[in-house]
Amino acid sequence: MNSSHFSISLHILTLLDKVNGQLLNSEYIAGSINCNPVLVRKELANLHKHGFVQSKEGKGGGSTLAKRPADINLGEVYKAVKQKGLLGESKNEPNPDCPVGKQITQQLNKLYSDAENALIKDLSLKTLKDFSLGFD
Amino acid sequence: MNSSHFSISLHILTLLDKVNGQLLNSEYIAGSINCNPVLVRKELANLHKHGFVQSKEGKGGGSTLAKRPADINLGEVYKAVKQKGLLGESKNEPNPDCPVGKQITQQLNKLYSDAENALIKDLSLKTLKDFSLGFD
DNA sequence: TTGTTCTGTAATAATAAAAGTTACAGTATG
DNA sequence: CATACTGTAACTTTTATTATTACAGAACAA
Repeated sequence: MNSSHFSISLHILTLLDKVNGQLLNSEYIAGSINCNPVLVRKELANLHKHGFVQSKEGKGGGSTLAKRPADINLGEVYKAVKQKGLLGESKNEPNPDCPVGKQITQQLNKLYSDAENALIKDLSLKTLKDFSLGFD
Repeated sequence: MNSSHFSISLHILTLLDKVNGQLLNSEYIAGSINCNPVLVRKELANLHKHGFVQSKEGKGGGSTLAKRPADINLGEVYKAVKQKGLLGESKNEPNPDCPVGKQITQQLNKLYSDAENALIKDLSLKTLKDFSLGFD
């Protein structure tokens, strides 16, 4: 993941929470986010794959939450949405002839994975319901 | 910050630790990282600004640590290196006419800042010395 | 059963961000 | 004064992200 995926997913989930089971279509959602509907549909496809939303195709179709907001944990959402590591994960290949270069990638990955777990643990303390209640 | 800044900075700091006070020039460092020397110099400029390294200009010049490795905390390095928020911080402007769009940026920033603090707290448990000792 | 309005997905184009490159003034050294 | 660095800026190339277009297939409603 990077920047926007998590933001967009949370925006979508919040909207779906707020309308209480009503189906929202991708164009409406995109209007709230101010982005392209296809981007929303891709994000919805991922949320669907991970069981957070349900979609209905065809006329009058749209998406709705597949779980109760109190059962949607933000740490889980993060993990579902994440595509690459938060830190690092570059295609850079350090010099294998240098003792530091040879091991740095592995060492950094370990460090990053610990740090990211701390972040996920923090996110896991909150549910969509909590997040959504923060809005007026 | 994003992806590489932290990785490059840590790579630099680790190299400087390993050579024990010896001056390393940007070309040598770039050779270990396998990137452009100018990129290294930019990263060094930032590390210098935050007091982690010292540089010497001119012939025979280069950089060295400005503190003992045990006094360089990875959480501090992270904060020094970070340029943008870890999550979010996009230029996207949600629809202000939508109740969710109107407040989402603020709500997300709050969430992200909490999560990032958890990550920093985790990184702060480690020093450059600890990190460096992880190498053979 | 046909027109309409959606989803889902792929292919492509436009835009933005990151990294690399070149260039050069200024500084230390011998 | 020649050499080898740093520090920085300007510019180019590459890569990643976002937007756009397009269309098959699903659901619905007349």
